[in-house]
Amino acid sequence: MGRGGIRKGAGRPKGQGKYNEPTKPIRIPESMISDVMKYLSIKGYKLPLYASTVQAGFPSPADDYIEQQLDLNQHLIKHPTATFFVRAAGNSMVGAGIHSGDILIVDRSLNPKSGKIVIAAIDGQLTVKRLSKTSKGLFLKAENDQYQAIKINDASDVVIWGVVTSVIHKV
Amino acid sequence: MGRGGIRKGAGRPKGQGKYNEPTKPIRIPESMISDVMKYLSIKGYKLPLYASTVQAGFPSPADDYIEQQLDLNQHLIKHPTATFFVRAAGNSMVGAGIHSGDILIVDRSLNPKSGKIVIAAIDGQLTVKRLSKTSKGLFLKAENDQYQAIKINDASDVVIWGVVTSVIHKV
DNA sequence: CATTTAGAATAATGTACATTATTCAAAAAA
DNA sequence: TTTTTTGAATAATGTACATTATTCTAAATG
Repeated sequence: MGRGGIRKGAGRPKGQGKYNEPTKPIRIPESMISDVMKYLSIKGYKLPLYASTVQAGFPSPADDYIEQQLDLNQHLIKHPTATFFVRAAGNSMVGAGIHSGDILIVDRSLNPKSGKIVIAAIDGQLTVKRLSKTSKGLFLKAENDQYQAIKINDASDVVIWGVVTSVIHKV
Repeated sequence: MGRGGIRKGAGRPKGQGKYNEPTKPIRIPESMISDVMKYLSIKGYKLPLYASTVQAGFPSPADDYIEQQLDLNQHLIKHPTATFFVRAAGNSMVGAGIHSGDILIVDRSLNPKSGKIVIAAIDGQLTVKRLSKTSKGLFLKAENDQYQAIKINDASDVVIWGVVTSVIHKV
């Protein structure tokens, strides 16, 4: 027989699902399913950024000192469709913190203003230089005295590819 | 009346969906839906990495010169659950390409071997130094002559937080 | 009275199905 | 014959629903 009757408070308790919040089914292309699962499992690659100057003693990184949660892609790439990477070669820009082998993040949608570090194709050769506009004209300057500044004029075959926003240096 | 009858080849043609491949509904926590959508729209943040030394003239980045497709998170972070970021302060490690204000990527799961750059808490103060094991003992050395090496012994209150794998420098 | 048990209640989750979008071609109209 | 129309065919997509998981308590049991 039924042992029924109303019983308040029964039922599976809320908030014990995998994500501890409501979910919705979203269609994902099959080739991306595993990537998306991974992305979800680490909560969108949002990792803690700690403040550098910390006072107390530390057994382990404590949540109290988290400055913010950071996703490298979102933090470093503002215009995904206009961004690409280039590997730097040579030491002409060490003064700007760019070493040989570093990966440069380049945004093609940014305006190459004077003072910005840009990727330029000079006669078909890619280089990274600082753009400098003076009364004498527009120049591409290395951050290293051993290199000569290159003057840009209509005759010179120079194409600015984009503006360098960050440098990734492996140690 | 019906104008019916069998007609082969009719129907919406395959491969004109948003992703041009079959999809499956996957449950996504509501707070992550927009993130996942964005992630999908740019195909998982995989952006082109170009070779630095290019020969031909370039009207625009050409596919022929793509070295590989890169996702910064996947490229820089091998152990997401063990990785965190710290902002560097001071100039004791400029020799290693670490400038004040840079974001350091730190992997706690890597073994802090001699020669590696590590994040250490010395008496509760976070610092970045190179670990050096010599016949005289274990040291934390700055990459800058103005700073004194710190000897690690049992008495000293030093905790190694993790190994620095990469440096992100904004220009 | 103490213990066990069979639904009742509700959250979490995966997938079947209904809906929408699009193209094709037979039949109707011109 | 040429053009137009309308239902057939099929892909794409969103969501309702069925299923599963979990906890609670009234009733049954001893």
